[in-house]
Amino acid sequence: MRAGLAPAVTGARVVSVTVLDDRALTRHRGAASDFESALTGRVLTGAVRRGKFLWLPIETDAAARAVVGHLGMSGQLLLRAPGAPAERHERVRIELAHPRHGELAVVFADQRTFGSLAIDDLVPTIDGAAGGFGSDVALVPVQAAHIARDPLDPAFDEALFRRRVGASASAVKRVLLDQTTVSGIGNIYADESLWAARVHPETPSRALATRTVTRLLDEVRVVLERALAEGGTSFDAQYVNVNGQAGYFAHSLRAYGRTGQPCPRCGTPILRVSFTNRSSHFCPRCQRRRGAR
DNA sequence: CTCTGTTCCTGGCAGC
DNA sequence: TGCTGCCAGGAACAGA
Repeated sequence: MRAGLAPAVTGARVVSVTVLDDRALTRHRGAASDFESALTGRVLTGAVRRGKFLWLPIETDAAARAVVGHLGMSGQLLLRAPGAPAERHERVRIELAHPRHGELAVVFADQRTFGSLAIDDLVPTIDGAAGGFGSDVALVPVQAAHIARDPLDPAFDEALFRRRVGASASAVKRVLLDQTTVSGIGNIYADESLWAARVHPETPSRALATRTVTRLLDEVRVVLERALAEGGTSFDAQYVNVNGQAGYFAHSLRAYGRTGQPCPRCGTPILRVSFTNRSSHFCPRCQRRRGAR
């Protein structure tokens, strides 16, 4: 989605902003009118991502700011022609004028309203490296500053990741889902990475051998790279790119959502168990539970 | 301090 | 056919 937005928004001026549902601004400090006025007339300078946060920096002569978005479960950022009919679950529309591409609309649509947009200040990154993918600027929105980099980021702090994994008594899957330790991993990619690394999701994190942590991190990277290459994981119309097209990674899932179906490695039926109000899917034979618990 | 459970929301679906 | 209830998920937050 970031890659799709970048060429369309970079250098574009905001012509108008329409907030149709205030719940789309739950991350925004201030009223919808403030969101609209902070953006209208400004030029956007790119599209940047860290983990599951996405932001569009705003060209200003004052303090650095950006439109920050988190898609939650069902959020979408779609590129549409100006004046295009309202999308189902449309919450915010930003009309843009691009010097080369002409006029277009960025539409934020979100069925379950876990996602939201905000205007946020940009602050320097702690490590001095670029804030995220899509920019060389060492700035990050306040809202995303506490989030770790994702493991594909060249500045990902692998030593910190290893320390956190080695220190925690929690289930390793919970550590993978903790965005302050490593970002970009949700329930689906956690299950897929654990299956690929042959690690039981409830293994106490600190009980993992060093070589197992290495293998797990390697597999996380393989899963994320492949998911990005295939445009994400689409189960339904909610998971789409900026043109509303579905990603293909759902066809590559080995464990997630495959309850009762044979493990692609050994044929044992995949198990589904309840885990922190979610579900874990894993192979009971390939992913043996290790360590005291 | 670390860790865990709850909460927000909507639409698709199973079951009656 | 139409109703009810369950489920999916990310992250902030409260509380242990």
